[in-house]
Amino acid sequence: MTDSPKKINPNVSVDCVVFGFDNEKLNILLIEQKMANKDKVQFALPGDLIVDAESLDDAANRVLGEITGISGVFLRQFKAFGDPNRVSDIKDLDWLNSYRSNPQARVITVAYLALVKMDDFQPEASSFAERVFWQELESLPSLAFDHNKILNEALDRLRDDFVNHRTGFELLPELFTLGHIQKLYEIILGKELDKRNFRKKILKEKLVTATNQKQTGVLHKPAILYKLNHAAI
Amino acid sequence: MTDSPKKINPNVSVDCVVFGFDNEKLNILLIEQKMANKDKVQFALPGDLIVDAESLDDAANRVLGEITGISGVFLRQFKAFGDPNRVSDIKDLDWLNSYRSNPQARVITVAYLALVKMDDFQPEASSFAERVFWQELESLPSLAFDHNKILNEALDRLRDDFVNHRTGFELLPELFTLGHIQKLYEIILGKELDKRNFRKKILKEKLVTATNQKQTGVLHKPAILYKLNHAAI
DNA sequence: TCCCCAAGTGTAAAAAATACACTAAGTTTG
DNA sequence: CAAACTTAGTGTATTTTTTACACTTGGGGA
Repeated sequence: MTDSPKKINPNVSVDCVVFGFDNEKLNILLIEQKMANKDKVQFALPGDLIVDAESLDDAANRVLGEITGISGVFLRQFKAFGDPNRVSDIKDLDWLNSYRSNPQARVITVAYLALVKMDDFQPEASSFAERVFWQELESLPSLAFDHNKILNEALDRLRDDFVNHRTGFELLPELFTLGHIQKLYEIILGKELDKRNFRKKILKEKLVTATNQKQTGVLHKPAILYKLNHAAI
Repeated sequence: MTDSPKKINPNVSVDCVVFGFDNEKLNILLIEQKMANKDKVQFALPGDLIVDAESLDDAANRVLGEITGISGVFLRQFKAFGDPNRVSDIKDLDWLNSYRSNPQARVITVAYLALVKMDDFQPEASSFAERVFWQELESLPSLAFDHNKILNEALDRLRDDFVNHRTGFELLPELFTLGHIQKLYEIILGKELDKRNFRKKILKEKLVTATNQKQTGVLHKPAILYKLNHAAI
């Protein structure tokens, strides 16, 4: 047992799949950590065991904050993973060693999903993470445990939500152009969209309103800036 | 501790929301069980703690079988529930008593969803269930723990799947009429559908094929019987 | 033979999705 | 200051999908 102030639940963890958008590419928040008994390192999703007296949602937010310094993100639960041959998902080495006494044990993990603007969050490694960093989704390394699987399921879910226009605007700055939204959709969905058709659809949904301001500092025709219609959400 | 042959994981349970279709109404599989320290009874979803060395999916199938005698059902995970003020979801009284020593503890439950033909499954109470029965969804009693909440989320998910035609046909007999499918959809979605439009849509999806057989024994014009197009699924 | 009952069928209108190409308004460069 | 560059912004025609709607058909039962 550790000297953690709270009673740790040794059977349940949360893992956070945090997608970051930088107006160009889709990135994923990873941690680098030392492997048990070796000085090799591995990459993983940020995640850890939950403690009693916190909800799963709270646990996800706490763990993400503790490991990566990122807080205030809207994390949504999307699936629990619990295969018995799941490699134990415990990252704290003390825990891991004490836990070895029961090789049968495995950890059920509840996976959470978020999508954030990368600029808003500067990850800072702490806890058992040696390093926390944004990794381009296109050049993803092999991850520890079953984290590649978890990530793929998260991506499926994210795309499904985008198709149904259930998410996405929270990634935009306060004022944004229709081109920004379109780029966001194109990157998440991984395909190009027709500009005119896209605009028709977005405007019909009335989730955004034009302001009377224009873009400045761009080397082309400045676009009209829009804002979110919070009432409509 | 009990003398259970397997090592029980005291922190994680599965709960099964089994919807039953009887060609008329939507029912839900419930258990009646004695409450701790009282001789009052309560109603609940079938569910129990998982044991090590089984996957979550396996646990759901095992637990459902042990408590209700129902097996061979396609159970799909839909969400984990884990509020700390969730009333502990342990139904075995021995366990519950030993567990009382740690009032902080709560059980995370992973909820599963299934939809079956009621006729195919005759529930038989065993384990800690006093009684297992099908209850019409329209006249649902108050359930133990947070099971009403779990059930409502399951129903939302079920409807969502039906709207996207991702499920449903498994409830039909080997040969069925288009009217049967329509009734199924109407009951799940809770609203009437236009017969001609419904047929157009179902037939266009090519998930069913007409046979050259007709209904018999009905007191009206016999309908053409269709069969599932397994290749297309 | 008549009645009852669900089966079965088509069409028109509206709405949504798709394909497609030019002009506009700024900035930079020469 | 003119030309070049870059993304913004716009409309229409076509196809596909969705919706609304009412009568005839073929069995069984009385």
